[in-house]
Amino acid sequence: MPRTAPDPQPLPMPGDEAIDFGPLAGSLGFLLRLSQLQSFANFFHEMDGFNVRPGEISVLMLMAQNPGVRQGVLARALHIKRAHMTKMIRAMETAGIVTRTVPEDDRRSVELWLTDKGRKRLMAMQQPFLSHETRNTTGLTDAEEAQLKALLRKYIGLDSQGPKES
Amino acid sequence: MPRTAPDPQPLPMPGDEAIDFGPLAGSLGFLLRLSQLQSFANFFHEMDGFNVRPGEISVLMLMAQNPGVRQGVLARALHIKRAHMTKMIRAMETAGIVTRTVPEDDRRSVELWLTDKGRKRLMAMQQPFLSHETRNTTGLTDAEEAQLKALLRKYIGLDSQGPKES
DNA sequence: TATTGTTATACTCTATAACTATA
DNA sequence: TATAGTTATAGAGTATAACAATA
Repeated sequence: MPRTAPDPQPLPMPGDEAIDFGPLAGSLGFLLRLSQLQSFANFFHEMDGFNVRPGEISVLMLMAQNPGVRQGVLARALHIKRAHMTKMIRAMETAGIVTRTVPEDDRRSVELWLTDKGRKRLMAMQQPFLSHETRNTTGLTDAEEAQLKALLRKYIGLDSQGPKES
Repeated sequence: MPRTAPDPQPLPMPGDEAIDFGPLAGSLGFLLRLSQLQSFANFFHEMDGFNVRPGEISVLMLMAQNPGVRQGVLARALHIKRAHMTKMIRAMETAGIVTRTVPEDDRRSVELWLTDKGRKRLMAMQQPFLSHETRNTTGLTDAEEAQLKALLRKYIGLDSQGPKES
């Protein structure tokens, strides 16, 4: 059976029984965990039919943005273990959406390139992916969502990517 | 070997090679994923020696806050599958930190209660857990962290717990 | 019929170590 | 010696379905 996407899941409990989260509601880790579950549920709902997982689309996007990126650099950037990255890339190679080359200056490493097929697949997915990202399935306003992203970027030290107003 | 906690991992890449995250840096799902990894790394660093996982401490805290909570309610609140919750609770029962009772009004269900041992374990863990949550290992100010939590609570619809100013 | 908890199975992701080939 | 990628293995976490007891 081809993976049925779960319903968008409003996440507030069914009328059943209430529960008191207590100090847990103030735990950043707990909030991040539930938020990621919410976000992934939205992802699978929006990307249903593409048979894609969050990990794959992030790899595709980084390969598109950084042609010839080395496999280990990609793994570190996404916090995917090298052993796992090997399997992911191998599967993509088999699927014909990525090619691997060995550079002259360091013949231990592997450079990754999207094929035309890979680029097409990414182009087809990126639109619903980005729309899923911006469409407010929850109660956040656009400003709140932007602020949330900015805070998360700062939390993980990713502000070097942020827009600058020099 | 007793599980060595990883170093706090500053998360900004080692001086190695830079990578352009492109539109991925604007993806809420991606930011949430990296943020959770960061948060969990902090968790394991801070809780090293307690041999506790994020899932267990959240279960302990909710059982303490909601004595006699039914197992299924707990599972739904934490988005843990019932099958998985069964295994977790069984392990805790074996460890002597939780007892299970069958209520009269619905003999299908199971009510959960922390034992004294469970309460002690939670008390011992809660202090470093909450300090890990508030200690700013990253660049967020206290105000920013509070705002981040508020936005996440709104994102997942958990504001019913929030303070109200009637 | 539906629900609660249980059991069993499988799959994904992760963690670790050992191995090679290069450096 | 150290590093990049690979291979193999084991373990968590998760998803699913089938089942018994109860509603």
